[in-house]
Amino acid sequence: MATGTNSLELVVLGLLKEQDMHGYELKKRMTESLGLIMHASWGSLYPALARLEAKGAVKAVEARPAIPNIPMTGSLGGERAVFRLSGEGPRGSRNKKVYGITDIGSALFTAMLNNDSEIDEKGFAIRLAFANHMDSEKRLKMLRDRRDLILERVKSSRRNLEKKRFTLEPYVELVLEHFRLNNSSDLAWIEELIAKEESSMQTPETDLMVSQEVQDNL
Amino acid sequence: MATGTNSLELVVLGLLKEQDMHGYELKKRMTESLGLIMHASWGSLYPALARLEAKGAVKAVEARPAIPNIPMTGSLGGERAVFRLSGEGPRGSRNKKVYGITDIGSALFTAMLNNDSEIDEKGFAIRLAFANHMDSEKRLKMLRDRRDLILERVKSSRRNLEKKRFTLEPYVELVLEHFRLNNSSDLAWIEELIAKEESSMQTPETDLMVSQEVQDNL
DNA sequence: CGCCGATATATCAGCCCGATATAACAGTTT
DNA sequence: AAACTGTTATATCGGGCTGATATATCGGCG
Repeated sequence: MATGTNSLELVVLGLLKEQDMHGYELKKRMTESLGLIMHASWGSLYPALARLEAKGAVKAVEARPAIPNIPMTGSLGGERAVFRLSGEGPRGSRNKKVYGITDIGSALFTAMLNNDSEIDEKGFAIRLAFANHMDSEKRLKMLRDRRDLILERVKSSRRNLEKKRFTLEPYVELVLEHFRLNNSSDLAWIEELIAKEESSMQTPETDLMVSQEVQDNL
Repeated sequence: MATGTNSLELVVLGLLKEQDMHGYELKKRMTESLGLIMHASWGSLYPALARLEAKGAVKAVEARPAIPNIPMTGSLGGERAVFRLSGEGPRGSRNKKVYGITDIGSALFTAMLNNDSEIDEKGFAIRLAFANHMDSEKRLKMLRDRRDLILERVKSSRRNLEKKRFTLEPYVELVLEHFRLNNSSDLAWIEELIAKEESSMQTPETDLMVSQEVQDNL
C-alpha cells in the first residue's frame, strides 16, 4: 500500500529542512515560492503534517514567536496558555504548533526523493525542484525516465488517432494539437537538462560513454 | 455542495451524446481520443456512471453486441443470461451494461459545460474540447476568464518572488522558469483563440464592438 | 472600544487514484 | 478437449486531495 511517493509530504519535509515552521507558514511559503508548480489546501496540509508526526518524521518543537510578543498583561496570558496547551505538544502564544524535521524525517525525505515509482507531471516537477538533494546519477535517471514516459505517451496518442475509428469533435483536435506542442516543449527542455547533466558529469573515461551514446543513435 | 462541475461526468455525458456505450468502452474511447488531456481510472469511472444513473442522466439500455455474437450452444447461453440478469437493468451477452444518455443527461451536459465556476487546468481543457456545444458568447467568456486567471497567477508568482525573503533551492528556479514559459505559451494560444472567436463572430453592427475593444486597450 | 482582515488550526463530504478481485470470453497451444 | 494466456468487463476498497466551513486569536485603525 501507498507505493508511490506522496508529493505533499515531500515538499513539507523539504521546506522543514530549511527551517522550523508551523502549518500556516508552510502553506504561505509553498504558494509563494512553488505556487506555479503546486498548491496545497488546508484539508491536505494538516492531515499530511499529522501523518508525518505519527511517523516520527516531524515533531512539534518549542514556540518560536517572530517578535518576542510582549503581552505581559498580568495573569491573563497565563490563563489562556494553560487552557490552550491542554495535553498537547509545545505551542506558541497564538496556539501555533511549530514543526521541526527529525532524523527520521530527513531519511524519509531522501527516500521519497529517490523513489522512482513516481510518474505524474506534478510529482516530477516537485522532485526536480528538490533535485539538488539527489546525486547526479539519480537525477539523470529521473530525467531519462520522464523523457521516455512523455515520448511513449505522445507516440501512443498518435497511434490511436491514426487508426481513428471515430470522429473527433472539432475543438478536440485544437486542444490535442496544443497539448502535443506542450509535450514537445517539455521534451526539449528535459533533453536540454539531460545534456547539461551529462556534460557536468564528465569523468576520466568520458570517451567510452560518448561512443556509447553515438552507437545508440545509429 | 458540489459547486464545481465534475469533469469526468462531463466527459462521460459528452461521449454518450455520440453513441451508447458501456463502461469499458467509455474508458477505452477516452484514453484513445483524449488520452493526452485526461485519464480516468476504474475507481472513478464506475462510481461516476453510478452517480449519473442515480441522477437519471444516463440509463442502462438494451445490449448492443458489436458483432451479433453467435454462441447458439443450446440452452447454456440462456442459463447464463438468467443468472446474470438477476434483478438488474438490461445487459448484453457478456454481462455488459450499455448506457445511453437521457434528456436529463443532455440538459445536465449543457449546464455543466456552461458552468463558469470551473477553474483548473484540466477542467478548462475538457470544457474547451467540447466547446462546439457552447454558443460563441459563452466560449469567448470562458477563454477570457482563463486568460485572466493565468495572467493573475503569473503576476502573483512574480510579485512573490521579487520580494523574496527566502532563498530558493537552485533547481526550483529552473522549474519555475519552465513553468513560466509554459504559461506564456498557453497565454499566447488562448489569445489566438480569442482573436479567432472574435473575428468569426462578426455581425452587422461590428463597428461598435470593435471600437469598444480599441477603447479598452487604450 | 468594536470592527475587520490576517493569522492559525481543524474537520467534513465528496471525489479521485491505484490496487485488487472476479469472471466471461477468444485464440492458441498442448 | 483441456489448459494456457490475454483481452474484455464490472466492481470495490483504502488512503489522499479539494473546497467549504467552523472556530478563535491577534494587530491595527478609526
